[in-house]
Amino acid sequence: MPELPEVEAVCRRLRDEGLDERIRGVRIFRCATDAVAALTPGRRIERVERRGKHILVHLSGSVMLHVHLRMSGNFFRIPDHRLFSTYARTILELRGGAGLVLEDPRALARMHAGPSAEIEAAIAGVGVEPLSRLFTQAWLQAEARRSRLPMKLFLMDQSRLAGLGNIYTAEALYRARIDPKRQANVVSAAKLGLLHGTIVEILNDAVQSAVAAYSGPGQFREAESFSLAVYDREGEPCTRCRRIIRRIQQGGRSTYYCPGCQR
DNA sequence: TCGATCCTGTAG
DNA sequence: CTACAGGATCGA
Repeated sequence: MPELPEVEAVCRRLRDEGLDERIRGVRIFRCATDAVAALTPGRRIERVERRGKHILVHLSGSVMLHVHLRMSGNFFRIPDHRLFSTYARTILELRGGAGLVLEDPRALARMHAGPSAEIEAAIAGVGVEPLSRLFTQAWLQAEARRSRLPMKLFLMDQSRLAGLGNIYTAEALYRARIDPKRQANVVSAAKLGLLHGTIVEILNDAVQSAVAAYSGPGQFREAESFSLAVYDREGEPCTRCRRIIRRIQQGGRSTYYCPGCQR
């Protein structure tokens, strides 16, 4: 599921469906620390915040629930906490028999709880929000100037810019016509300026799409989902230049790009 | 900075 | 069967 847009969708839904709810009980099967069971029961959900791909649920009494969905996690409300699916890993019981469930087939997701200060400290290293005012062309250019990482890895480093993952990084570099293998410090300021715009544009579009898709079977329209131009298109012709999309490995992950127009 | 690791599911 | 999966961390 989740890069920034999908995590944002989860947070918005949580705000709609979980705010002011009190956590009555906790059932941990996997993925959560004992602290969740020890600290969260009896507390009320006061605020839901996203930092990059991290979900912070502010609870009463200065305690926070910290959730990371990793590769395949999801976190949402269910009407009956006794009717959980196979992949339910941890359940927070709410009033009226409802529940919040952390679902994850791969069980890579993580949930932890602690005093707010402790949780804050734990995620202090998370970088700049790409949809905030801190993320400017000048900032991106300055950061790039002092990094020799290939652009793909440069953008995916969560301690610098927080929230881009494998898919949207590929899409942003494609739109900005930047070779993912190119070292950050040798990419032109002009290209970086363009990249800045494409990142913001792609994330905004993807948030819209994720929110629409995630609000379930829409009563009105089927949300048109974000369409991917390069990701998972190895062997297909580029729609811009007809060259064949390639897949390479970077940092142990697949990178998709067009060797024709990304340089 | 690479590779292995955490896990399970699915596609080929 | 193998390869790979929208993530992150750890040790070599």
